[in-house]
Amino acid sequence: MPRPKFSDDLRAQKREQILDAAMAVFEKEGGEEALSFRRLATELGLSYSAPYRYFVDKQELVNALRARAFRWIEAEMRGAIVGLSEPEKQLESLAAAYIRSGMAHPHRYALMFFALDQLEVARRSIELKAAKRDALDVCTQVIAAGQARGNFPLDIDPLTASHLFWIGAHGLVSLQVAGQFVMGCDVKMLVPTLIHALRTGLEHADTSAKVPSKEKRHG
Amino acid sequence: MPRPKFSDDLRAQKREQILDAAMAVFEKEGGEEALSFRRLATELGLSYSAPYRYFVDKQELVNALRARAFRWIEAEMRGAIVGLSEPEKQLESLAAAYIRSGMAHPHRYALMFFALDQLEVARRSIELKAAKRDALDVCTQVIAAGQARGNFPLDIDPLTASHLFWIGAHGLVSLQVAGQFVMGCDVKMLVPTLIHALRTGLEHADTSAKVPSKEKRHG
DNA sequence: ATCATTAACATAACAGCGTCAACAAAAGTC
DNA sequence: GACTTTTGTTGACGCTGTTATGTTAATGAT
Repeated sequence: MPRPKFSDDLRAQKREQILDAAMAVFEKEGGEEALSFRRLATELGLSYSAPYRYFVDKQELVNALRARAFRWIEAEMRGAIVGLSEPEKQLESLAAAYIRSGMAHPHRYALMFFALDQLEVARRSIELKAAKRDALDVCTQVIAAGQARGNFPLDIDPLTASHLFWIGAHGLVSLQVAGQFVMGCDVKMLVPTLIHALRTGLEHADTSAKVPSKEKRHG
Repeated sequence: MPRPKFSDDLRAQKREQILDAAMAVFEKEGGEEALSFRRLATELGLSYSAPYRYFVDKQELVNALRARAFRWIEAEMRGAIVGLSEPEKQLESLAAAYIRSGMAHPHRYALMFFALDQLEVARRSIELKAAKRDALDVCTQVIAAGQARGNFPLDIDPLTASHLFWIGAHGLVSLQVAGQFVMGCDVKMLVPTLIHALRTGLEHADTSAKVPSKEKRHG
């Protein structure tokens, strides 16, 4: 069997290198022409078909990029809670960091969520799934710790509660990034109000269903 | 000037007809190949370039479809508040209807928001902007009426408050539609908890900024 | 050192896309 | 009927993702 040596390491290294370039291109021209496989290759000084040696698909490359973006926002959240001891403060700072980071890097944030046609393929990436869960865990752990210390009520499980925060933060960021806010809305007031509402909602968590159920829910 | 007559009416009529077919195709195969202009034309029995007589762009067609989707969800919300007199009930029913409708028609909902590369163009469509505002107004008016009756506090303006609800509902629906929820999360509990949290947050609206501002905010 | 094998890369080609220009037909006005 | 405008078809361009085929270089075995 000729030519095995360190090829696995070299391959992974080159993969990272391609991903670096891809992320750079994506952040610069971000989404306008949405990262062409061919352009990316030529930008790297390679032929247009070269990246196929490292990624079976364009989707696989995009998913790897997506996972990177999740790792990045996870790091942002982790950085926001260092030095804070109160769970309430941690939760607020974490949510604020998520929102701030997403707003500051709209293309990267959009990469994480906006992709109608690639969802089926994205669902199959375990690398992406792990990155997502790890990012959310930052919030989940803060809530669990807060419950253990008696700061938060126990009648909601931490994973569900962290989803609640994710919903709020994601809703705000994605609407803002997509430029959906209606003129006349006081956006500056939105962030603190939302965070306050979520924390208040968590602390007065009412887990008894109060929503009218005309239809069966989809889950 | 030969041939002016009712051509304007006929044009609009044909436009609607094309949009009908486009919406049908989009809902059926939804996004997988994301609505090809050529396919749509041939599906209509026309040549691949025919729709260019009625839409200057693919973007214009997609934006018209988007506006339709907003009109649809507006109707769903309006239908959810008829017969209810209490503003709190109206608000809950409205939010629940929004969430339920979005979940029941993921492709249509995705069409409303998920489109990274078309955002710039979407921003320029006044038809879409009007549809969006009208949809949000359902919520804004309920809140304003509730404030007038003394059910809701006055220290937040109705438009901002309705955005808060929109943020929560959109965050929930879009994450669910995109299949982003982490395994183990109790989705069924999420809807009533979120709605409760938002209403609680609105009623105890704390408009004084409590969020750490390491960076200047973007808006 | 030579040869075979295999990886990396380049090139060509295919089908599909959005878009526009050029052209045929039809339908209205005069 | 002649003229003009609208509607529709066809061909073409440049782009895309992807695959197949060919080329080059490096390695292991001999």
